[in-house]
Amino acid sequence: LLKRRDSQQALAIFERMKRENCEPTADTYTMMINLYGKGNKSYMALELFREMKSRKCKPNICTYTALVNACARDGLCEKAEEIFEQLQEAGHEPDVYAYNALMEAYSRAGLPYGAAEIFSIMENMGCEPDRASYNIMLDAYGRAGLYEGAQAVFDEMKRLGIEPTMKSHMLLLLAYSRMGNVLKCEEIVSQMQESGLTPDTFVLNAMMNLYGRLGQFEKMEEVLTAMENGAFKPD
RNA sequence: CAGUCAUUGAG
Repeated sequence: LLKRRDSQQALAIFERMKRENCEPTADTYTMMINLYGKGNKSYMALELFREMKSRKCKPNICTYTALVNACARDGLCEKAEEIFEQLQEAGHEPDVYAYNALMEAYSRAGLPYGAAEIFSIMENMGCEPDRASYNIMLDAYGRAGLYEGAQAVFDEMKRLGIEPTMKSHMLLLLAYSRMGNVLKCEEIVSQMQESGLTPDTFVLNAMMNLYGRLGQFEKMEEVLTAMENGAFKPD
């Protein structure tokens, strides 16, 4: 019933549930918080959380994670930490999702070292970082302009036998593009192809923006036509 | 697959 991916619908149903004195369940709240979080309405998410507690509805670990994430998107790093603590006080062992969400908060706040710290805490807790963890670290370094750090994370992934995902490549690409290092960017794109990944519109858009910023309009046209051709014919 | 990761977007 609530599996709608549609925020408008979800909201309407949610309101109706309350009107009809039907207590929303923890799962319902989690979904709603998640919804607000993704829609950059961290504020509403936090408010919902308060409402939830005042109704004596017990938040579970997913609820907290969703909330941390909501804060992360808004760069409310301190709020995120606060919630993370609440999570622990509630007797939950933070899992990889929770850590990742928290790292995301630091990353967005422009604190790559904070993120790195969490990364190592996570390892010390015997919690295996997953692909998302690495991607977030990549992003954290990339945003801060620490391309060396980003590159290190990327290499580390490969060393561990984790195939970098499309996102990983994108993030690394962006790290270099912020430095205006076009050559490196082009290199990465070809590396991607060698790994058997097809540059998608995400990548092409990123390249377009890069060239645009640098005023390399000829390159832009090349990319454009590549896009139009549906590109990458095997031969 | 209840919760975590990617590009751009003039207030």
